[in-house]
Amino acid sequence: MPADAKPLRADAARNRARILTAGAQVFSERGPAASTEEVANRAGVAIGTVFRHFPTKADLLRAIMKDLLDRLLSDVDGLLRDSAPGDALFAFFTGLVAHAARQKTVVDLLAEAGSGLNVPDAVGRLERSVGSLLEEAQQAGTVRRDVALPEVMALLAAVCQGAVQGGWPPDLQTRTLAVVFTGLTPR
Amino acid sequence: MPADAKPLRADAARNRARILTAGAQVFSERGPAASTEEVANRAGVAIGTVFRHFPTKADLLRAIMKDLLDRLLSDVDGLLRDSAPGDALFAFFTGLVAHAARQKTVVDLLAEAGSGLNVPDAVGRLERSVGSLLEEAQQAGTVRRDVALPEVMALLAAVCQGAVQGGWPPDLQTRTLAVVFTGLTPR
DNA sequence: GGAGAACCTGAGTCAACGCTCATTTTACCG
DNA sequence: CGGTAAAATGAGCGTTGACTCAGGTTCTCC
Repeated sequence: MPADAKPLRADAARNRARILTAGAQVFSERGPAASTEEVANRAGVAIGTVFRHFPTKADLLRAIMKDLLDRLLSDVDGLLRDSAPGDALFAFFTGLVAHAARQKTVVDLLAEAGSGLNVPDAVGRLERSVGSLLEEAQQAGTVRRDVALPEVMALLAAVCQGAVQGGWPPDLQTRTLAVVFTGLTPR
Repeated sequence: MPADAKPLRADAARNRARILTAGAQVFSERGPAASTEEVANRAGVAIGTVFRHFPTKADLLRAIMKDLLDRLLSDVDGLLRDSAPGDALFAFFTGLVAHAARQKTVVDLLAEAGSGLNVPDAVGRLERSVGSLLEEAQQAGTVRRDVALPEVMALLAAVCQGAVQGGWPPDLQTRTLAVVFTGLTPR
């Protein structure tokens, strides 16, 4: 990893940031099919500027998702530090679903294969983090020992997907998660 | 419901059927973004013919989904008749997920809101059918009494979504469903 | 078998979108 | 300041995909 090759000019850095946040908004609302021009408009720059920073629409999406991923991973760290031992996994799960219900981009991240992009090792990094949450929960006796990482990741992705596409209201989110959590808890 | 207004000419009926099955294939493989022209090619007709039968791409998608829905509902009837009492819900659940993993269209049906179409009362009809499965399962003591229809529908949609987007292999499907079923079963 | 309506065909229209590039503007350094 | 390279601009290109329509083909019914 070459530490960010060249320092950007002041205006360039500002515009890059604007494009990134505008893109996060637009793609969250309209899905990944939203046009690059709309991102440019919302960012208050010309289309050419967007393409100068991200030569391809896919590059733009990748960059946005990488930001999102970094934020999620630091959430996991915070949760491991702050939650009651064993509850961190459930807290992360709940938080991610609530977040996804408003930020479609989360779903695209989890569905990487579907979206055709590939954020460098996104699933790998997320998997490792969720893995540590799972392990901690199992050691604390909050989660059954015979469930493994793949199905936890699968459920995470599935429930986020569902929450987004179906526009679940908060109470449906909690009721659905209750079933899943019951399924994960030892009897 | 005006009983199919006018009888189609022989060739028209044949082409309509061809377009419908070709469309089901194409949209299953490539997703709803696949081009209408590809459907026409696979059906062996000209584009104009597709648009004569379905004035809009959305109309075509709706028609395909209605077909699919009808088949699913008759599956439910069969299951209610043939399965061990109380197991029909689980059987339908498992079958639908396996089906979805190969037929993306199932997902679009469940995600109706997301796809922007609306098959006439699709969710309503499916909900009523799954509702009877649920009620039967609860009466048989196979499913907890404090879970309600909305979260069951939500889980159904979510797991199907996940299975499609993530391309879950069969064993991951069963392991994931195991967690969900445990969550639904009384302790 | 023949008239006429229903149907099929496929080149073509139009709009949307990803992306380019010649020109102009702006930040930075001495 | 003035010079220069980095950055921004936005009209425009090429492509793709939904949809149309004038003209040819096929079914149907007497």
